[in-house]
Amino acid sequence: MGVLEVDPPCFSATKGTSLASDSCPGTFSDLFVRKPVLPVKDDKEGGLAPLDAEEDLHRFHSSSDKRPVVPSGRFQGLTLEPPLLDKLRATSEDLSLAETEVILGSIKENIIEGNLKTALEQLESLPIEVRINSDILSLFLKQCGKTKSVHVGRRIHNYIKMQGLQHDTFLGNHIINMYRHCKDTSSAKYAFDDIHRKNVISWTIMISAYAHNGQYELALQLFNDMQKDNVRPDKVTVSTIITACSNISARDQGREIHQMIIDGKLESDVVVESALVNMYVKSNCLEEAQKVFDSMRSRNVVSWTTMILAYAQNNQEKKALNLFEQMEVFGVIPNEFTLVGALSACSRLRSLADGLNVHGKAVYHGYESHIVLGNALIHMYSKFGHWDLGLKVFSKMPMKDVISWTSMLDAYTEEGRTKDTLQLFEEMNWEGIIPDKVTFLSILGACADLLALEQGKRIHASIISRKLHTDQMVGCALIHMYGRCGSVESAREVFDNIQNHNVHTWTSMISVYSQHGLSRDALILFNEMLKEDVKPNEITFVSVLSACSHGGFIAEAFRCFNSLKRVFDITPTAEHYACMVDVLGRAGFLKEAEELLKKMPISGDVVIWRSMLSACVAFNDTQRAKWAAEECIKLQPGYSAPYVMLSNIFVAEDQWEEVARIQRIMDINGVKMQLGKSSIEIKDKIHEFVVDDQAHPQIEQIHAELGTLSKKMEECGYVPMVNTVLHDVEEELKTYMLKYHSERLAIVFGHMMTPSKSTLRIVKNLRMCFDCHCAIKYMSKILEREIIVRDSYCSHHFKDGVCSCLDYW
DNA sequence: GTAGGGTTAG
Repeated sequence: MGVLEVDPPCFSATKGTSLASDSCPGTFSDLFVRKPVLPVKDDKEGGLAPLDAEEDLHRFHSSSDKRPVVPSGRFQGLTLEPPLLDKLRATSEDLSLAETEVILGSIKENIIEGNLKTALEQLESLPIEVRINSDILSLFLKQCGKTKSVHVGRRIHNYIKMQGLQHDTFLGNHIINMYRHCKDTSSAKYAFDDIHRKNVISWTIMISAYAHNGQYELALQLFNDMQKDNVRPDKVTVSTIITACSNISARDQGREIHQMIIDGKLESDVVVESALVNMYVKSNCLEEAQKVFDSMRSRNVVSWTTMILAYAQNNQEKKALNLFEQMEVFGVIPNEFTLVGALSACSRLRSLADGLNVHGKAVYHGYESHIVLGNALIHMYSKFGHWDLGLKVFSKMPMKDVISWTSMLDAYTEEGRTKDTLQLFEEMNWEGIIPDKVTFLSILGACADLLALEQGKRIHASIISRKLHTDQMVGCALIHMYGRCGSVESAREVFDNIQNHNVHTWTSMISVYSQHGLSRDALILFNEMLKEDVKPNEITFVSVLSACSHGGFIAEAFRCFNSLKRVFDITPTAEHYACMVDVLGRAGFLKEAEELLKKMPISGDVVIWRSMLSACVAFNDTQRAKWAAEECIKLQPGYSAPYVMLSNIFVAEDQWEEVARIQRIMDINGVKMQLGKSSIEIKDKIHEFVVDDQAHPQIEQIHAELGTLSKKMEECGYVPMVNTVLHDVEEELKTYMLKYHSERLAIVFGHMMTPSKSTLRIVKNLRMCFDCHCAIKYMSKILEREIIVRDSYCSHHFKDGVCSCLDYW
């Protein structure tokens, strides 16, 4: 029985060609048909089952048996079915040379066309004695790597072992490379160890396999072993190892390699030098990166791009854009990565003109449909507040990935179009795009803004199913969402389920307690955090001080405030000072608040004056209120709230001329009163109401219901506070105007549509008026419901006629 | 004969 050597066939078999005239159906002719001639069972049944257990893997790779290796019996899925291939399994003598050539031709054709499973069936059907040309095997392995078909690849590896060819350098290199592409470094290493005479390529592929799989330390180890083995790295090895250093910011090792290049011990070229530039960038050594870049004899588009991205991502956006221009002067054509880098610089620089220019270049160079570039464009336009331009890019993208969708979701959320965010998220699900961690952060933010608790809960379930609920960032987003939706208990449950807390998770939960007036809980948690030795940050203190102010813990507030710098080395910000003004103001110490305000090193910040104004309004200190309101207006002329508060004071004093004067100032400053809007989520749908809404399909019923309710309220003692209406009109009209405020419409609608006694959750875009605050207290009592209204200032929990804010409105 | 470098959201 001689071994049959076969060269690659010079012809290829066509579909259904029958070579032997006496061949019966179901023998040779079946092999030429490019579909599996044998039943290929799927993974579950064991046909191409993965070898996942390390033990199996070891057994598989350490076997030197020339017969088929059948680990755990899983390869038995491909049993040859008699009588179909009995002839093939017999001996090679039964096959004529011509017949074998035809089979090999067919195998090659199937490999090229991507019919890998069929090609594998054919290969394995050949008698073991048939020697296969290494060209076919290497091509086969290459295709497996390209298509990440590790199961087929493993069987070719097995086949090669059966042939005893696993020690061959050329085939061995191909095997490692196949495993490298399939991200199976353990198998790659077994194949690497099998090679008797490893060359520089064997070592380089193995190093690259580790580097591409995040096993950088192993890559570095192998690089050392290679040199000990007296194999001289070439420039490909060098660039690969430098990239490995970049990825772990291994500056010292990178620098050592750099020195070896300078000393002429290692090869270099433009690729190596670009990798060096990148290594210094990733190690935060921008100056050294620039030095290498400047010293380069020749630079290509990659070298330029690396440097542009370095500046774009390190707060030197102008330098990045200058370099971008310079590169074009040097005649280097930007590629899609360069343009992404330039766009990133424009986004951070907030320069729309530059952004439009880069966008134009992207179109000019034909990169418009590039997915990453599109994503960068959507992001950039959303940063400029041009969500519509982002949407245009998004709609035109021929291919979108999860990042494209997430960027568009963010663009909507950033613009306050949160209803669109939820709608788009639904579309995304319809398209079968799997959301990632960042998508969840974005969508939870939208649920939080919209008070969409039901949708938030569903997303929470989806997060749990993807095992992301213990992640700290996702955890914070969930805590925030539940907190904003008024579900403090759920927020706490999420917090308790996070195993490893950091300052952000602690702060999120403290902030939820604080926002809901649960000051004691906030302070207890803050103390627990300190006991756990977690250092609070600026935001933690804003929440803690705010809790102190809500709870009236003046001494505690001062103790915390004084510890800021002394104990925690945090310089108090305007937010902290505003909290302190609030602490004093809420307790009615207006004079002291004023003194503190005049004394503090930061006084020109509007947040501090807003706190002062709220306190003055709450305690009817009209003189101070006028003073604080005017300061607020001076500092932020475009913000409407202080004008309204000031007007309210004058309305109460019946000074209509003053009210008109303020209106004139508003006109001059171009301040528009925002239309009051409230929304409520009913069965996954967000219903939005504007003041005196006429558009809602059930508005008549709502009006009727509201009429009945208003009567009951008045019977219980509610008197509309007509002096909060900023219009000089008849009292009856004022009463009417108050009655149809959007939050009241939303509450009545919620009452009509939900089971009795369930909690109603309303979100309002502006600060609720004082009369509504009073009216909703009555509503909560009459309707026997807890009503949560989150306005632009805080969350109010109305229950049994009382509000959690204790009327510090 | 086989191998290598730059990438967006947060």
